[in-house]
Amino acid sequence: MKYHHGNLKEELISSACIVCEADGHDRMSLRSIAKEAKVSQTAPYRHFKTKESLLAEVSARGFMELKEILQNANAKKTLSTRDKFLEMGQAYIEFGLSKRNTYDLMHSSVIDKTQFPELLNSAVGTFEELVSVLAELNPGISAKDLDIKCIHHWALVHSLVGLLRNENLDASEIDTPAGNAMGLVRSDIKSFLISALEV
Amino acid sequence: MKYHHGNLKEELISSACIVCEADGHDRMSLRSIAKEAKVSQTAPYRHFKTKESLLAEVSARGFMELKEILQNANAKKTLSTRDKFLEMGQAYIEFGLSKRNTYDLMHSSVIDKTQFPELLNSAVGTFEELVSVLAELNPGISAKDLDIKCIHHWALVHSLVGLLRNENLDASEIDTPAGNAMGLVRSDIKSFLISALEV
DNA sequence: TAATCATGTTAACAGTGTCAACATAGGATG
DNA sequence: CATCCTATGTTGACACTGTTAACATGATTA
Repeated sequence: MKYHHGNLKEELISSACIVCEADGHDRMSLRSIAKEAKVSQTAPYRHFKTKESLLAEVSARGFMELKEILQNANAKKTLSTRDKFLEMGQAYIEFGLSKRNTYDLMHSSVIDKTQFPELLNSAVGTFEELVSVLAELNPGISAKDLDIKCIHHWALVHSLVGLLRNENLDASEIDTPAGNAMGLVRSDIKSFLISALEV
Repeated sequence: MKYHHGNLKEELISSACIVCEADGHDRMSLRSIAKEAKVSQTAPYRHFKTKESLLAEVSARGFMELKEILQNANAKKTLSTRDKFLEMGQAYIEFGLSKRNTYDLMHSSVIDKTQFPELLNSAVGTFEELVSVLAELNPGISAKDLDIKCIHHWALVHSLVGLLRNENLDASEIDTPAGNAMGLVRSDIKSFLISALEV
């Protein structure tokens, strides 16, 4: 059931994912995506109203992948709830570090999430993976406190990703509190997470 | 002691600050900055090697301004240390909300902080304003725990800025945990901060 | 078969960052 | 004062960008 190309839309999205992670969302061009998909420069416009909407798709894929990763961590039945939670934290951070450019796009201001409901749903869905494990971890917690906890923990791992990626701080010669913090975080993410959750 | 223009470099920076906050860092052009400074399109290249380096300057200014704001909050002598700390948290969040585009630039990946030591210093300096109040708030705390606390609290306010700005969530019709959290955060930032610090 | 419409290409537009070539003004040097 | 040098500014151009309009094509449908 092939048309001219078949399923160019899908191919464009996955090409865009590749180019994004390779070049960074601010340095990637629609043309390079089209070239990656071996198609003319304006072909994407038959499937996406604008470059931003294609990027929104890439971002949504990122959230879906991240959600899956978190689900996998949460599904390790041999682990205690608390250990599953820690596992999720590590998995989140690892995603942020390894899929660096995609992660940037997902949290970038170039995409107005308001205009892309599908993207919004993906993002919220990912967040709620965290909600569920925290609810399990804190039985009987009030809705309000659960909300606070969610924001709190997400904030922590999200910011850790940002800090850990700053190459400016991974040179241990910088002897500042920030630099010290970096060292101990980098040395063992898991133990840091545990410490952070207990302070 | 005027040259052709006098101090074009300074004027370009402040023009860039204006344009950045007006248009957003991803939508602003070197040409528009030059026009704002009433100078030719390539004049900036006599003072900045690249557009990125001018943006780095804008970002550094942002960190300096934020640091000053935090210092002011920390300098309110009538307040207890804890209240000063809360004041700083609020001030930080207000900065992130009011200087939205500048804040975005400051945390954007388009500028490689590695390459701009001055920017790096500004950012670290801002962070250490938080360090100092937390040290005062927790006398006798170990260096490690202080580091953790710093990351923790900065992570919280930083993420709160991000969440609060997402217009996708300030429509209270979204009945999700994230949406609920948003509502209670928005209703009173200060009380939320207090709650968050105690959970 | 004929017509339609989704899908693709080509050509062009204005706008971008950046560089090279040129212009000028102010200070240094004779 | 005349001359040169250098810092600063302008003009023109280049390759590249997102986007649109005009055209081409091929699968589906009547």
